Amino acid sequence: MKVLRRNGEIIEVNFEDQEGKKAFWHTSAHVLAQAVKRLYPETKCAIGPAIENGFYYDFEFAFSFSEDHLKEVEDEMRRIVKESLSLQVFDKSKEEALSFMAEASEKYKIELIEELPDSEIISFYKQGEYEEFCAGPHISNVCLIKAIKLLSVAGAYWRGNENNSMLTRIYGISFPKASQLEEYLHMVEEAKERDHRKLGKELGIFTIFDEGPGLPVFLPKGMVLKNILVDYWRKIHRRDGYVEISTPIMLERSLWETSGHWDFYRDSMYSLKVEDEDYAIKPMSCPGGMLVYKLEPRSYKELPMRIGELGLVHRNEKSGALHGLMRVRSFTQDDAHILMREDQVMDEIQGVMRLIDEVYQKFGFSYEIELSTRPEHSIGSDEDWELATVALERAVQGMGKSYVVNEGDGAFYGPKLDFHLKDSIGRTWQCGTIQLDFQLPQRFNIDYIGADGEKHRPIMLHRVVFGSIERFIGILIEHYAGKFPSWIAPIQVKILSVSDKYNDYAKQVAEYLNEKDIRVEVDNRSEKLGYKIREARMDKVPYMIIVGENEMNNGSVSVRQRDGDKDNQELGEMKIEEFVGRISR
RNA sequence: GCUGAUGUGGCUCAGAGGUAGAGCACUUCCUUGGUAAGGAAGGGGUCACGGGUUCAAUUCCCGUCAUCAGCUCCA
Repeated sequence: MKVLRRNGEIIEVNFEDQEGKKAFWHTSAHVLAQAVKRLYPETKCAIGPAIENGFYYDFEFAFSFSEDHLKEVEDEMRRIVKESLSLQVFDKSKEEALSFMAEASEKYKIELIEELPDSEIISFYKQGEYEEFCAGPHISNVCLIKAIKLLSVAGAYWRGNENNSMLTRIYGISFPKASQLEEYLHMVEEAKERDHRKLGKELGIFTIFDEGPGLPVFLPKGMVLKNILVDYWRKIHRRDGYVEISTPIMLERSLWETSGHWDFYRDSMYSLKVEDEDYAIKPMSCPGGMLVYKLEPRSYKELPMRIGELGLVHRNEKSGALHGLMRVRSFTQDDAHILMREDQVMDEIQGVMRLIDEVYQKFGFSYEIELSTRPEHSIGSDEDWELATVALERAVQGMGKSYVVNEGDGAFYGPKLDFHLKDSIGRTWQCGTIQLDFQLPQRFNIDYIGADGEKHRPIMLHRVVFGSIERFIGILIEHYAGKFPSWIAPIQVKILSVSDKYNDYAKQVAEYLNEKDIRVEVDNRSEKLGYKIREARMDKVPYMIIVGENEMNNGSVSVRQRDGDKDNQELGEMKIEEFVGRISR
């Protein structure tokens, strides 16, 4: 595949290469724009880049463009491809570029060009009658695009700013071979099967009522899962020297004014007035932690003090942002606040990083780290921010982890390290976070007595490992496609009786397993074995025990194991004690 | 919040300007069956909600709510 660079150079690349894919999809975006201009000449073009999977183009249509129009555009794109137009690149001066776009009355292009320095030489790419200013690179001929699919239509703000007008974005994907498109679409279908909203419903894990958008409801099986995660969390935190507290879900508004939340986030806070007293429901748990710290004078010897809290917080997220368990208005943060001396900062950050790594590895997650720096709306001195940011940076570097910097995305009180996990279709979600905070200790005026007998201000670290238990469960469901490892599976064993005659024996087996703390369910309906097996498999239960004539006479059980993603595996007949030994917990 | 789409029994979905259908699930009966669906009968829906057009609206129009995709936002 040949790629035409901005300087006129032609190089040979593969579609699979980064540059190849990018050029291929970028050219596809141009073909999309060309098709749109042919069909609807009065349309204004904005931008159309290649993205991770495919491409998009933003347009301003003179009419309301909907998904029904996609077919028409797609067909026009195919016609263009058949014309085998080759791509050409040439330069224009800024003045020439502006007058070209003025003639075409492309106001968005003009806006972009006007921002370039006057002396800038502007490259244009052209295929057939379609010409646009573009840095490239592009593939050499549109005929290389053998398979095209326009995927969706969505709104997008011009330049990503919600104060600007909303454009119509068309998403698409294309490939050099038809088979690759089929493969891709198949993959997307498979990913949809893993969607935690679908599986969460099918597996009885959670639901969300129409009466409470964004307020998830845990069903019995989901509650089991949540409690297992909480037990695990408590175990590793106890080991790492954390204590646990629980603070009220709402406190007087004045507290949130002190903490700064009221100033910064009141729009996202639920508040209420009862008998002339103003309250606010907590959007996070930190102030509670501060108040607990403040209860008594603290000595430097007590530090670091690691105060954990599984806090149920509420945030009034915008309706359009809600998404299953991933983005909700009510969730449980596995929060902890570490109050520490300056000389303890590095150890504490790295300690939390190790804890997060341990937990994510246990579930087999790969994750990405982001360092988020000072946002526009924030509190505190530049020096404090600098100090905190550098401390986080050094800590990650010291751990030998790679990270990307996310400029201006920090919390209002401090910079943070975010740990992102991917869902089934590759969207990333922030789960763990470590945030350094010099501000809240100041605002709440907390201190400790140092070795010198003087008062010192501790530094605070906010951190979560799961992030939100709800979101984490959502990720878990998608990661395992609902086939949870046995230790977190809500039901670990399903006992299936071959017929009613063996129901009593099935019950005996269940009681035995129950005593061994194994989560078990009995299916003693008058259905055929095949039917029961089918249902147990759809429930994605890790182990099935089948009991009939043979098992009852031998005091044994026949076991089937769900084996990861693979088809299930028969383990055969064995003594029940042997089974207990084999089940992984 | 914004743009577009969607909303029909518990679930998945079909349907049409003349007051609704399938499969699965559920109930009952027959069957007591050994590794992914045994058979038969039956019950269940104010077609999201509120207006409007019409002789007639679940179907067409408007609004509201919720959901989905994306954008914006995300302490």
